[in-house]
Amino acid sequence: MTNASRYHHGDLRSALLQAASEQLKEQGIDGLSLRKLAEKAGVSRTAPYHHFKDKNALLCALAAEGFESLDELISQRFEGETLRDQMLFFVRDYLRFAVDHPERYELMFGRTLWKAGTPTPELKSVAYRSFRHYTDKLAALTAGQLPAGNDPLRLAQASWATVHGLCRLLIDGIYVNQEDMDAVSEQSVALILSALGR
Amino acid sequence: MTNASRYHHGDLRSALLQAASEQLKEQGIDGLSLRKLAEKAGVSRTAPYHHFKDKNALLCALAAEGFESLDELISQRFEGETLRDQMLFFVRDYLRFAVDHPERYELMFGRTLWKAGTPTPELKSVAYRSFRHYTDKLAALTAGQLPAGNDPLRLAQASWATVHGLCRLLIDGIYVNQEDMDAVSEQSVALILSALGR
DNA sequence: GGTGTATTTTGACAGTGTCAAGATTATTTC
DNA sequence: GAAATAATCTTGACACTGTCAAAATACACC
Repeated sequence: MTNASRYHHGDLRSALLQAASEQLKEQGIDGLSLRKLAEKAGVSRTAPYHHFKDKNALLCALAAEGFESLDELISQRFEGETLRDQMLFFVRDYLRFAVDHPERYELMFGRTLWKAGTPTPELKSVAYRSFRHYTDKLAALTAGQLPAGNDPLRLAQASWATVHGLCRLLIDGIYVNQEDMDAVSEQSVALILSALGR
Repeated sequence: MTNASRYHHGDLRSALLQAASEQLKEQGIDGLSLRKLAEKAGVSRTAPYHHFKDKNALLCALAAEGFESLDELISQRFEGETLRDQMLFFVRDYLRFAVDHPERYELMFGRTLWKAGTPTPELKSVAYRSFRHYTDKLAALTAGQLPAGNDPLRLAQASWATVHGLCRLLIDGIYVNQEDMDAVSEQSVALILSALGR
C-alpha cells in the first residue's frame, strides 16, 4: 500500500510542520495557508484541524521550533577569549540566524503571534527560557565587573533590544544594509561593552 | 443634496485614509480590509481602486503619515540642557510614540510593506528622510566629541537599532513590561551615551 | 467480532483582494 | 451652450482564505 493511497497519513503533524517550514521560507507568513499545506501533504483542507486547533496554533509550534534553535545558539556560541570577542561572536551568530531565516525570525518575535494572535503556553515558555538563558550567560560573563548601580536584568534587556533592533532593521531592509552588517554589529558590541565600563 | 445621495463622494481619498487610520488603531493591520473601509465611507467595494493602486499603496500612504509625525518628533524633541537629557527626552518620546500607536509603528517598520509588499517611492523617501534627520541631529549634538575612529553613521544605526528594538519588544509584548519602560530606556540611553565617551 | 476513538473527508459559509465592463458625473474643448 | 473626454463610482465575477458541521473511514482494544 503506497503512501498516497492511505486514508490515514501516519505522521501528518510533522509533515505539516515541515511543509509549513518550507512554505514560510519561500512565501513568508502571509503566503502560508493551511489549505496549501494540506495539499502539499496530500490531504484534505480540514485534516490539519485534527492536529492543530487553528492556524495560530500551527504558527506557534513553528515559532517554538525557532526558539529552540535560538536557545542552542545562546547556549553554545559565546566562544572567544576576551569578553569583547565573546559578545562579538554571539552578536554575529545571532544576526546570521536572523538574516538566514528572516521570516522565521519575524514569526518568532512579531505581532502576528504575540499581539494579533494568542501565543501558546508552549511558545511562551520556550521564548522566556531563551531570554533567561541569555540573561544568565551575560551575568556570568560580566560577574563582578559591572559598574555599581547597574542591574544585570536591565543590561540584558537593553542589550537584547540592541541586537533585536539591529536584526529587524537588517532583515526588513530599513536603514541598515546587509553589507554594513559586520561594521554595525561591531559598533553595537562597542555600545554594549562600553556600558560595562570598558 | 445630502452626502449620502451623491454619486461622487468628493473627497474619498482622505475619507479612506481617515477610516483606515481608525481601523488600524482598533483592529490592527490584519483587521484592515479595503471592503470595510469602502463601506465605512459609504461607497462600493471597488471605489478605493480609483484612489489607490491596491491595498499595498493605501498602507504605504498610511505608513508615510506615520513617518511625518516621527520626523516632527525628531526635529523638535531634543530638548534639555545636557546631552544626556536630550537623548533621554528623545528616547522617551520615541517610545511613547510607538507605545501609543503600536499598529502604526508596526506598519511603518514591519515586513508587511518593506519585504512582503513593495514600499512606495513616497514612503521610502519620507522614511529615509527621518533617519537622515536623526543622523544629522546626532552628529550636531556630538560634534567634536566622538572618540576617534567612530563613524557617526554607524553610531546612528546602532543607536537607532537600540531604540527600535526596545520599541518592538515593548509593543509586541515580549520580555519587557511597560512598567519597566522608564528603567530600560534609561539603561539604553546609558548604553548609547557611554559609546559617546561619557 | 464489536465498540469506541482517532483520523480524514465533503459540503458549506462568510470573508478577502482585485479584475473587467458598464454607468454616472465633472471637466475640458470647441 | 453642446459635444467630447476624463474622472469617478457601481455591479458582477473569480479565486483564494480560515473554519465549522456532519458524515465516512480506519485503527486499537476488549
